[in-house]
Amino acid sequence: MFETFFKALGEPTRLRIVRMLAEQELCVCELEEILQVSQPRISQHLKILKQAGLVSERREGQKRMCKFNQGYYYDVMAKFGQFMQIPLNEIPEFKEEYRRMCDITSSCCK
Amino acid sequence: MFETFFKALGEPTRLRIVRMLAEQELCVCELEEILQVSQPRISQHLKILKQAGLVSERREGQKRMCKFNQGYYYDVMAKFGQFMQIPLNEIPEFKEEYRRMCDITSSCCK
DNA sequence: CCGTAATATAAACTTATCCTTATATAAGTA
DNA sequence: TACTTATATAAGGATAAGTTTATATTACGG
Repeated sequence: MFETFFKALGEPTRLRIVRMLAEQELCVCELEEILQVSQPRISQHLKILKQAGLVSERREGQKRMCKFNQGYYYDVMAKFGQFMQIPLNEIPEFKEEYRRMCDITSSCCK
Repeated sequence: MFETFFKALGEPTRLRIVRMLAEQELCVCELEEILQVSQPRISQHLKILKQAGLVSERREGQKRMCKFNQGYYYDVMAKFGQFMQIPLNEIPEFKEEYRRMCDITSSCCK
């Protein structure tokens, strides 16, 4: 989840798209015009941003109005803050890593 | 800057390294052991994390103790929050995009 | 229904990323 | 000085990501 999220943000064109959409709703052809980027390129990056949950869209005639999901963005950022702050042993996915960390002194670089 | 930062976090192994280092300082061979990942792989990912400013290291004999740069991390996160919140026309890098956005109604999908 | 505007998708190419294997460096230790 | 431990780096290959060009879809306007 964090991976997809950060990967989506870790690309300059997508970051620009997101920042534009944070300003206001825009359709693909507007993004194309504003960012001076080809239409398929915009579409493909939007797909990734949608999969990451950062952007959603709404049909308006032939256009698709794209919107920055601010709520979701805040949510993930907050969750990541938590993830980085809480003690390791409270993160289920790090159970094994925690265990190995605890008996590390015996096995490596003594 | 944000790009490098997020790109560094958008990879599972690096995210695990960062999370481990957020818990405590560790050397390469400890990370290797804890994460069950080969030594060169750890080294290479650490290089990227260092370039992103997320990790720094200190020599201790033959070991290099790696440390999570919490301060820098908070800093970038805060700056990114700002970047996403402030009006577009206050971001110098988006000067052109702002201008194009303003006269968009005339040029595209009328 | 035909044409056009807005967008999506597919194929092909290029480049970047990640991983492995092998080797190099650098600091302790015998 | 030779050996070992800890780490870095380089080269190779495999896969993924980003871009372009071309084509498909979908909705509206005549």
